[in-house]
Amino acid sequence: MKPELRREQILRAATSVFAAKGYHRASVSDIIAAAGVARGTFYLYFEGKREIFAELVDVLTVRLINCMKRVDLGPAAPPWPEQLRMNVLHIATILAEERELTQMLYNHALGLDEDFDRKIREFYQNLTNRVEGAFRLGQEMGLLRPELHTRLATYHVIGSVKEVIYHLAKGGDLDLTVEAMVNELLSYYNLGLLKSQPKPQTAKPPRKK
Amino acid sequence: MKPELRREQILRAATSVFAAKGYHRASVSDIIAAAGVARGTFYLYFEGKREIFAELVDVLTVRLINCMKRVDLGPAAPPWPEQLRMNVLHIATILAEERELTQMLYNHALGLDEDFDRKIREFYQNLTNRVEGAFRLGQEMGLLRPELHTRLATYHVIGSVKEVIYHLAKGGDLDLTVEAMVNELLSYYNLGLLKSQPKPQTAKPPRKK
Amino acid sequence: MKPELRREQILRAATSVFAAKGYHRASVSDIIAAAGVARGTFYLYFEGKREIFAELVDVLTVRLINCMKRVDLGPAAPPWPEQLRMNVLHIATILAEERELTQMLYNHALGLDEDFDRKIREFYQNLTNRVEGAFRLGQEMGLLRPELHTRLATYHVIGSVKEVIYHLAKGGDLDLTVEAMVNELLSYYNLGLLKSQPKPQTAKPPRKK
Amino acid sequence: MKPELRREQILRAATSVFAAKGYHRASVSDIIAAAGVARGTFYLYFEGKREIFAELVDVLTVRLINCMKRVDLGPAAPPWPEQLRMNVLHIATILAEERELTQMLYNHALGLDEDFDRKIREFYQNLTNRVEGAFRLGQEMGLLRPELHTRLATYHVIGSVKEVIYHLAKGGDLDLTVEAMVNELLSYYNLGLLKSQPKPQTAKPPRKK
DNA sequence: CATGAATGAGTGTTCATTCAT
DNA sequence: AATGAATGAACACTCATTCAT
Repeated sequence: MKPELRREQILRAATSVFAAKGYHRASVSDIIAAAGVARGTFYLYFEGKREIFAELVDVLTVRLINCMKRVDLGPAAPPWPEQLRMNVLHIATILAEERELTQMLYNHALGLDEDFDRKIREFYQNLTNRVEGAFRLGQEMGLLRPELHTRLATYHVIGSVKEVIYHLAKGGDLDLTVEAMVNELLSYYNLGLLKSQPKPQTAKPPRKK
Repeated sequence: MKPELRREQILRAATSVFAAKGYHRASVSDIIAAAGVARGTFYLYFEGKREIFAELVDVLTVRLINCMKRVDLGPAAPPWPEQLRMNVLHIATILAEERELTQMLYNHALGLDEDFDRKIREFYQNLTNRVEGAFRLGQEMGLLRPELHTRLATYHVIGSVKEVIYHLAKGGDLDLTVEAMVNELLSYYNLGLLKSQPKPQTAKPPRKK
Repeated sequence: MKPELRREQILRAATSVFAAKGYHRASVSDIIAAAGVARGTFYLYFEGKREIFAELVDVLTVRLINCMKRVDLGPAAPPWPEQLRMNVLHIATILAEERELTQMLYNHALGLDEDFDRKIREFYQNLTNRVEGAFRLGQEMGLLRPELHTRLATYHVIGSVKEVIYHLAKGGDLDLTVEAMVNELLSYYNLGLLKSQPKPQTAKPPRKK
Repeated sequence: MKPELRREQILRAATSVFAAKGYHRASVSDIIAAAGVARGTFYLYFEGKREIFAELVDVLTVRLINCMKRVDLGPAAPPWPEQLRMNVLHIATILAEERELTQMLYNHALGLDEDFDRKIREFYQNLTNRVEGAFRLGQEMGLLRPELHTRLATYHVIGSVKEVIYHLAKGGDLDLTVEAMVNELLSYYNLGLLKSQPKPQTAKPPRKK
């Protein structure tokens, strides 16, 4: 069999095993059983359990990082809020597509290895910095409340998206399309949850029109 | 040494070992080394590694559940938003006090045991139901936007609080008192992040009146 | 190395370790040292210490049960006493061949596990029932003394055979072939030990007179 | 409490624990729980688990050895067969009285310790020698068949008594008094099990013909 | 005399990884 | 490339024994 296919096959098997049992409870035996290959074959394509897990996480991470566009202030660029919305939408779309990888990440990404933990933290650091940067920009542009504690707001938004995505990936009780979900979520960020008292013109009433 | 003290000592050692290394990488050897007791002593006070971890989680869980008051609509009760704020404040205060336990929970609570995972999930289920109940109530009372997807809003708030608390517990980059943080966070839920355009009179400057 | 051979090798090592030290004092370390394999290898072939011991016992038990023929009364069958003799001879031959297994069984089979004890007891129950059945038959056929307490006589014979076989397996002080031993033993069952004096008709009064 | 009483109390507790669970599965914790004394107290009266077990075995052994009278050929002595019968009766009576100790001995006496095993073996050696001595004597006196293999006959009788006593001690399916049992058993040794037909002079050929 | 908290050597078992075929 | 038998360090846990109080 073609090497790349074999790799792919093992990778797929590993994904579902990790998603189902979590990193620690998953064993190499589980993975090779799921992939239908011999023990030795596994080590022919991957350095070990940690490494195949890391690769899966990396693949997802890279896809996420690539889809996040830096906010562009050029004259031809779409408006700032729309750029933010697109970013959230892209992230959510990817995570919703890769349900197994996402579950894997959420449930068991931490605690396997100091190196590994660091990598995860770096990803979040990166994410946090980008979002906070966008928020500072928004403040400067007069779009966001100036008294906002941008770091806190950043964690607020990241946590909110993480949790919602998690439940979406887990499947079950959220009967929404990804797009609808993102729109609704953004309305929370924009308007809050309170009943809209006669609210001004620009506030982006997400979908209703 | 008095049994309770010894228990306490081991419990404390376990807490920091679990917080530092996570459940799986922590070994009983680590815990007894940290506590400075012999192997057998550990098993004199606890049934095993899983059990001492469960006890730590339970202690925290019970404290959290106890501090969450059901929303009370009686005439003498404080207003609904204030009740919500107090709940969030209590939770945040406890978690901020128990930094190590909180880190432990955030980082490594899932994936050790099917029974155990279930317990954690039940805790969140419980929490989700309470919050969503409160939100439905808020909608009926005309305080929340009627088109709100209450389940999504629930995850939004829970995720947001979780993330913020996590960073608070981790220590580091949030230079706020717990109270200030809660107030600011609630302002996001209430008003959103956008700059308040000439906003109406009632927009709920949360409790102040 | 071929799996079956390795299995065989470990099984043999376990047999002599168990025979020499008994189940409880034998450790898995002893067995792997005797077999010259690594710890993990042992668990590759056997579920654990209890299981390998059970397998050894089972092998012997099955061989014994298979060699015991039900007494057959058909017209073409050999006479009843000859059938009994053959059964005892077969059992004794097997046990004498499997000296180590036999020692293992005699010395240390009880007390390891409730399940296990039950299995051993069931084997003896089975044996007891078969022998007693044969004795009842013998009584009906008028070959055995009618006043015989068949259950007691059964224990008498089983105990006698067990003890003799044990010493045969232990090696040492019985300078007889298995066949000679069985013949002599049967003469005890048949005629007793006393010098045949003109025998009285009613059996009972061994010492009186 | 009086030291001897305390000793007695622990000894009694140990007896029933050992009888119920066997030497290996019985723990010092079981014994002290049954005796209602503290851990340290146990070690005040006994050197350890092995030693208390050894003491119980010793007590029984001494009683047994004391009750076995050497066969006496003096003119005033009772006849040889009666002396044998009395010995068997005494042994059986003691073992039947001390049911728990007897069960303990039967089930788990071997395999704990090389020293210990040796002691048990010595007891049986002693017993074997005495019985064989009596049998040789019987042969010389013309009471026993001269062609008897005395060693084999000895094991035959010892095994038979052991097994029968074991079932008597275990309780359950032997509905006989000790005395009746001994009489019946001796009739087997004397006369065999066969229906007394006009017995031939030469004893041997049970199956031939 | 009595206590029971403390000990730690020893056990059975797991599983990621290696390597001869 | 592929196999799977073999490895052994690491682990959670037990329990007979000790000794300060």
